[in-house]
Amino acid sequence: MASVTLKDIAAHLGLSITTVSRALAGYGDVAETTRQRVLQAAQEMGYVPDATARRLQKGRTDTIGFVIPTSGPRFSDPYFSELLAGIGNEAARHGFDLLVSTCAPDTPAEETAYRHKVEGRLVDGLLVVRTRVKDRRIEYLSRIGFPFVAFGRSDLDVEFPYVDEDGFRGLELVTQHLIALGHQHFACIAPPQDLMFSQYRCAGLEATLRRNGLAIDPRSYIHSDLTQRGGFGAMNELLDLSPPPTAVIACNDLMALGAISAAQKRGLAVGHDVAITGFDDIPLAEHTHPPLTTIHQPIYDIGRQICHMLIRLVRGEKVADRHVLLQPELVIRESCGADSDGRSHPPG
Amino acid sequence: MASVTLKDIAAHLGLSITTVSRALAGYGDVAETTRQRVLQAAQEMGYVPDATARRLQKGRTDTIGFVIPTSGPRFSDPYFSELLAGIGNEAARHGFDLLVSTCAPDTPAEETAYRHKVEGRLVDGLLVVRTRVKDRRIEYLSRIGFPFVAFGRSDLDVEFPYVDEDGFRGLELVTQHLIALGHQHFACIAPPQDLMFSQYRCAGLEATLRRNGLAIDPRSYIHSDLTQRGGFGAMNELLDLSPPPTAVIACNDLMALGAISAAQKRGLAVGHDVAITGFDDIPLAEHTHPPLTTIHQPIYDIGRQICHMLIRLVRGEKVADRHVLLQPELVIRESCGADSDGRSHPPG
DNA sequence: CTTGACATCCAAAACGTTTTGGGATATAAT
DNA sequence: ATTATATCCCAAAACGTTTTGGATGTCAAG
Repeated sequence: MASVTLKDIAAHLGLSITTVSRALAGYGDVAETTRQRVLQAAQEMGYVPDATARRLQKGRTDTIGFVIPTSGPRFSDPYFSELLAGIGNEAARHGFDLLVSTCAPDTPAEETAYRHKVEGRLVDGLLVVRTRVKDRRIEYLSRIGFPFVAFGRSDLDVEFPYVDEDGFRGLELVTQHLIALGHQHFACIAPPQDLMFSQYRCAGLEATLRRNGLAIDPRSYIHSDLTQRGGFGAMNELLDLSPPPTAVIACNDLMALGAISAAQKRGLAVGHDVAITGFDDIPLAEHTHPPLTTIHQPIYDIGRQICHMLIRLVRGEKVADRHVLLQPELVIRESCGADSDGRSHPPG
Repeated sequence: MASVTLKDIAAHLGLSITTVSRALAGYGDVAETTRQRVLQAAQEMGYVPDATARRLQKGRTDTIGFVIPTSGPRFSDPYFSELLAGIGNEAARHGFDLLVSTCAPDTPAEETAYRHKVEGRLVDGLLVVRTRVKDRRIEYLSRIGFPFVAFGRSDLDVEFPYVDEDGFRGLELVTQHLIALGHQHFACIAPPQDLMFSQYRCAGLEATLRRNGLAIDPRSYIHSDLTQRGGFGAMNELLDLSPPPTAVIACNDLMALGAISAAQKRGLAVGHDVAITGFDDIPLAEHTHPPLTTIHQPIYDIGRQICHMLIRLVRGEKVADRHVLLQPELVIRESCGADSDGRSHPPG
């Protein structure tokens, strides 16, 4: 239980702590023979440096922080597990540790989580995901000059490194596709308005409709909460409208799945009676019935990328591309009414 | 950027570091007036103790570690995000930090992740989830006497604290239910055999069939990988059999969803032509079409519970219940062929 | 025999905290 | 006037590492 320290090795070898330390660190000012002796002793005695002591001395933690915005106790989003996998693997690859918190977004608890990590000097940098309008996390971190990288852009007038997907373009693609399939009555199941990506996606939808001389009925524009349950509820509202929309654009896959479920519960054939699309392309999207037409978002890679950017940032390395905007890719499956081979089933 | 230390406060107030430290810690041997002065100065100067220094001195990290087994790069499991939320919230509630890694199970990388946390003295205790047959993590941790709590039991001859759901009983429930609905031809989409819960669930299934004079065709017993894709593939194999099974018991929800998808792709009406059940009751299960009959597992609470147990353990507090076995609850929806109100649609 | 130059080593400070073991002063009891 | 007793404070050690700034010894060149 009691761990082996440099002192133990030094005593055992009749050397000073300094020499042992420098031998292990590979400095040139220690004789090759002693270096070998030290290495062997360290090996045999099972020496592993104490991370805490090293941190205190070096003034850095080799740790990055990640606060996951979890809405509600029954929080469950395949999106975040994939993002976390990307972040975690990339961090490990660079010898960094990952300190994680889970908090409801925009709450005192969340602010506490950030301040705790920053002020307690627990991490060298932070990852901020799912950026919000007037995001207080970004305001805070950039005000105090703490290193961070965001997944998502901001409306604040501050410069910071980020990765984001071009949500505007994404909704252009999906909307244009549905228009090409002959739809005229659109509905949108939108994310909470305080999320930045909500802005972009909604703008992309509206711009595309406008460009085609179409408009969306305000009653067909429902802001929901990104969950399947939310999508389910929103879809029910939409189907109560008369006439109901023929094309429902959900701004993430989970809500799209909920919407599909609601439509089917009413006996509608999704892809036939009504078109439904998502956004994210979570692994589930491929295996729903019908498979979901959506915008692919390389979540795992985004996780890796923001993590790598942050690590370069805290290491003081040059970050070539501080603003990465990923180009979206439309994945046409069947929920929109076109088979994968492109044949269309326009609305009744 | 340069943080305020005890030394700064001491200098500013003309006191010793000791007194400042003890004033803040609330010791009785510092005068009330000076205590107030110290408190105020600390407040004004924005003092926050350095966690690293404190850790070094105190010899504990107030951090627990959690290595998430992520299979494959495109890892995505709603189950783990919910578990993580439970763990994270509970840890925060007790003032503990959470150090997370992501690793493919049973790999050198995973072993490294565990050793790194233990030997680098980065955490006070570890959470082990998804226990395996002859689990090397459990063997390692109990051999060196490192505090940990597991989600899942073990076949090793060691005693350790755990929480687990009674998977045997769970599969008894679901199997009995399907038998009651009149099914005779069963299939099982089982988890990888090296997972402990696989053992229990499969045993529950087999015991129940045997008790009812039924048996499962070995060809209808497919071990898959817990993913939707895996369930999809397995279901296709099953449907190629002649005669195909009328009841397919998937050992987790994700595989059940894949199975449903495969059945529907062949034009089968799930709940009518074939019954499919899951295990876990992830939030998605409620909103599939048809809604999934499954065994409820309170993942979020399990996360909280193992986290709380571990914290009591590392604090040296008495852990009342070192072995918690949760009783499963059958959630009857429609994928098994009975409506939620219990009326049955036996197989054609 | 000196003088550098080089190779090898180490004592001590530093990182910021907590804890130990008193020291100093004032008040109360003898 | 001494001794006990609180009360308040602090210097120094400790946690385990890295780094600074020499110290020591050897050897070749002058």
